[in-house]
Amino acid sequence: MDNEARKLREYEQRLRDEGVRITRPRRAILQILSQAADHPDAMELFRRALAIDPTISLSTVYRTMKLLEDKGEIQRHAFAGGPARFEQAAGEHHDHLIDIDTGDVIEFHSERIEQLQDEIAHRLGYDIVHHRFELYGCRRKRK
Amino acid sequence: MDNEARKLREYEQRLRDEGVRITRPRRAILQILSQAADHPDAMELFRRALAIDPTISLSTVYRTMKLLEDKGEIQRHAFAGGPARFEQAAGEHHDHLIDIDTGDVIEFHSERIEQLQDEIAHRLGYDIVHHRFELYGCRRKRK
DNA sequence: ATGCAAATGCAAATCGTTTGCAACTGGAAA
DNA sequence: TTTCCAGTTGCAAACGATTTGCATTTGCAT
Repeated sequence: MDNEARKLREYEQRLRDEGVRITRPRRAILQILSQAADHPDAMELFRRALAIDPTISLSTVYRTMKLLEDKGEIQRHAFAGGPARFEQAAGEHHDHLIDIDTGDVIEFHSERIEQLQDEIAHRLGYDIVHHRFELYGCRRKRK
Repeated sequence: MDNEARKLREYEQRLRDEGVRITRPRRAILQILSQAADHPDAMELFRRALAIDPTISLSTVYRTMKLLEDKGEIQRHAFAGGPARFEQAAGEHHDHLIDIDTGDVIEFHSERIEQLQDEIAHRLGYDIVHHRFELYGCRRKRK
């Protein structure tokens, strides 16, 4: 089964429906996103995109990521001390654990934490618009 | 009681003990920090410092904040979409709620959340080095 | 007082990201 | 299927936050 090709077609369809033009560079980026399992930054996306469309420019990568973010197709994360990194928006909410040594990102979700957030915000008299919850750590050494 | 003057003297003493030279610009910045109740960024610190020492430069502000961070006297926070903001390290650990409309920072602490973090990291096989937990919201409108 | 490593101000460099602009291109309409 | 033009592109220059090189001062131990 070609899951990635399906994803790509769905991306294009949803965007077309919103009146977004599917251009050559955009198709290249959508293709990359539909096969990405990690959290690449703009430069990495640019590198991967060059392999598909050698005429693409870094500014177009940035412009396209902005567009996709606005359309809700991707999420942008600004982890500590590095460039923004992106991931497909599909899937339910999760937070991130960043491996300090490798830069790897592990996703996790805790309903308890979500509840606590709401509780805290409510107690302080605020409505949460969004939050950032990131753990930075290293793989526990076996003892 | 002159709490701020005392804080200033303590800052200087601790730094001297670590072999740090107390220069004019550094004294100005320490003075500002000891009276700051908010979370100013470098430019704001620079502005306030100019009032005390009109010859101070922005690079010295940055260099001093780096120094103070290394010495554990202050903490640096990179809230979403803005310059780094600083606060005195004194006091126990807390997280932040950022008022989206005003930029105000409210501090809070939840032992439950700290526990949950450790639990999650442990389950994923990681040791937490540090974390970032920020709520972004706006004041709840009275209904 | 003296000496010198450490700290400073300035300007230029850096990094990630955005923008102005002239040239190009989807894709709707004819 | 060709025409058309607003939307999109690549490029280079601009950007904001922060860092750095360097020649000049300045703490502060002697």
